[in-house]
Amino acid sequence: MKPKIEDVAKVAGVSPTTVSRVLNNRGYIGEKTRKKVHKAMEQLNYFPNEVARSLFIKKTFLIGLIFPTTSNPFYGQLIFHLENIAASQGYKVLLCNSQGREDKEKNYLKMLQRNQVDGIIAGAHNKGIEEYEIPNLPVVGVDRYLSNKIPVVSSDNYLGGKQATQLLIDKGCKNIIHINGPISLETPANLRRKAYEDVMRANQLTPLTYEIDDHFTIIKQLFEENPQVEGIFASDDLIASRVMREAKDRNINIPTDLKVVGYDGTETTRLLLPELSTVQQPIKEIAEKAIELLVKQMDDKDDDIQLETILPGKLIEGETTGD
Amino acid sequence: MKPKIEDVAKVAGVSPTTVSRVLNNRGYIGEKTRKKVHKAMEQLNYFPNEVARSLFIKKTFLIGLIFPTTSNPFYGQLIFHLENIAASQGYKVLLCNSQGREDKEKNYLKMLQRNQVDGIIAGAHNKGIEEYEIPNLPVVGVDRYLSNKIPVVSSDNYLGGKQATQLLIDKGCKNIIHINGPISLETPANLRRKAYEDVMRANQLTPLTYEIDDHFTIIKQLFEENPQVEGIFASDDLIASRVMREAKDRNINIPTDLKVVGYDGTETTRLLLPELSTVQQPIKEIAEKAIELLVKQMDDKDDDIQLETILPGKLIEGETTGD
DNA sequence: AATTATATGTCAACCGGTTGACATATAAAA
DNA sequence: TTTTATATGTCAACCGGTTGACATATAATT
Repeated sequence: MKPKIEDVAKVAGVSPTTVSRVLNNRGYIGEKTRKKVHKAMEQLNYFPNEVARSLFIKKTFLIGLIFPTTSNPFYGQLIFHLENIAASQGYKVLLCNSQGREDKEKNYLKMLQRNQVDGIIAGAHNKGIEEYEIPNLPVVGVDRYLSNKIPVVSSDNYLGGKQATQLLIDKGCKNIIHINGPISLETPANLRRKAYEDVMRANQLTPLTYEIDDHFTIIKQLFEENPQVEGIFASDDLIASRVMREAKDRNINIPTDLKVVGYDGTETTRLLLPELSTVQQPIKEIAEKAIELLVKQMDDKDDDIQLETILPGKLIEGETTGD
Repeated sequence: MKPKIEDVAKVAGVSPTTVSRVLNNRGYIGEKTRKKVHKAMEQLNYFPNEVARSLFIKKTFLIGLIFPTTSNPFYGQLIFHLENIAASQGYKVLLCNSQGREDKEKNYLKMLQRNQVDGIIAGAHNKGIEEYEIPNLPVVGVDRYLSNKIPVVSSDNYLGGKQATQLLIDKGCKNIIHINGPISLETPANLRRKAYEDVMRANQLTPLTYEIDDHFTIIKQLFEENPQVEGIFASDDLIASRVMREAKDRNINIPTDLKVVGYDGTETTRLLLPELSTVQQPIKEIAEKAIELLVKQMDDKDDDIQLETILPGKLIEGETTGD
């Protein structure tokens, strides 16, 4: 019922080989013939079957994206750019939301291999680190170290962490606390914490880091245990937002009594919380670089592929750190 | 180089037909043979080629999702749920961000047909309305009327608009303005405006609606042209956020001088702007229903498919409408 | 006139997996 | 002993499209 090449050939009055020649613009083709074939395709509403074609050419033009969720502003924006750039280069994107679960991540990896994807870009939780080392399959990590053979792209987390901490110090804060995710995750974002600690020590100040859990209850605890806190550097904007909310609930004035800096600076955050000082990640550039590295590996040019790409973010000073 | 069934057969010491029988659990299979085959698959790191299989069984288990962007909180969350539910039922998701562009939307439709997807869920801008009426291809619309033959799922926009407007009236507002997107888009969200207008007239109040553009400049204009405005019902939370920001810049106190209600109530918005009163859409339920309707069509049971599904939202009263 | 280029057709193998029909051998049940 | 069930193998066609080799016919160039 669905038209195939044979059907197009019959309607156009040519051979199936000629239709294939027209489809692929290969060999000699007369203009009259070409027009007849295109007209027949339109008339039949014929679409070449990419499944059959992929089987033969051994290429699917599929890229698998494995990230925790599209529901988070950072990942949502990153995935948007990745899909957009991939599509503009003729690739199709298979979306895999791993929800930070190792079992789902592994299942997605298997699914992507069964579906013969041309490459994978991943920025999800990972424990069993070897799963990503698939022979002859290009992989790029975003904000995650997947293997010492897999290129990774991230923002300059150290510099960002440094800038955020330095801003709070420059604004007069001495009692500064950092909130980050679990350090057990192998992510370049851990450098934000490292930078915070280094800058604090360089200024003869005592670093103190809280590890966030899923329910932000640690924030209440932070305020209870440190009523004298003057500055908070949160390792992402959602955490920063909860900090601000908790502070408001406790009648702590921002920025007079407490200064806050976040991280990510996504479009959504900048729209919903424009007053937040933050380190804005170069999300579009990260996406561009990730696709570039992936395509480079696909083209079998992985001799000179740089393993780590660090792209600079931008410190945005908002009202939450004072004027 | 990549192992195929023949290779697995050789290592296991059986025939390729037996390997296929094991893969598909079809026909008689001895337990010892089954174990030998599985061991060989593991040893060779063999993954069945779903491309070859799809060609034969004429099913790809692919679902195409066409939405404007993953970068928007509502779409990001909706796409997250859609992918999650699809994956749990063995489907794979092809992500298509149309960015509200008709040309991209059409290209994605073609791409999805070429790639033999089993179905499409779309919630994007649409003009050329016939493109979605593809013979024998299940399609479901979310928040978009795609055709009078294609089922659509949405929240109860009318009730939500009614609740939002009524809340502002109940809080004492008489001068209430509504901000919505372009009415030329065929979307059930237009019912939010209809409800606003109906409720205003039912209360002997004069409705006034502003159509948002891409740059929110209309919001400045709204305040300039209506300095006496007391309540604003924005048809999504991002617009509401900008309204609040503009009010703050003009030293208009929320909620004392101006009450604001938004729409969507996504996780991200609730986290970044918890004080906002909003009508929360049942995003997860919308996703569940959309997948259910799509799978129903795939199973060729579209005799009794309901064409319109309206799911109730929930009015959340926050601080932006007073106590 | 001879040679080369253009245009289209025929044929068959291939891409990897599925599957039905039928064959053969062994084991279990009647 | 006969019949039925279990287990595995062989074979080939199919899914839709690609493509090279070669054939035939016509047109253009030398």
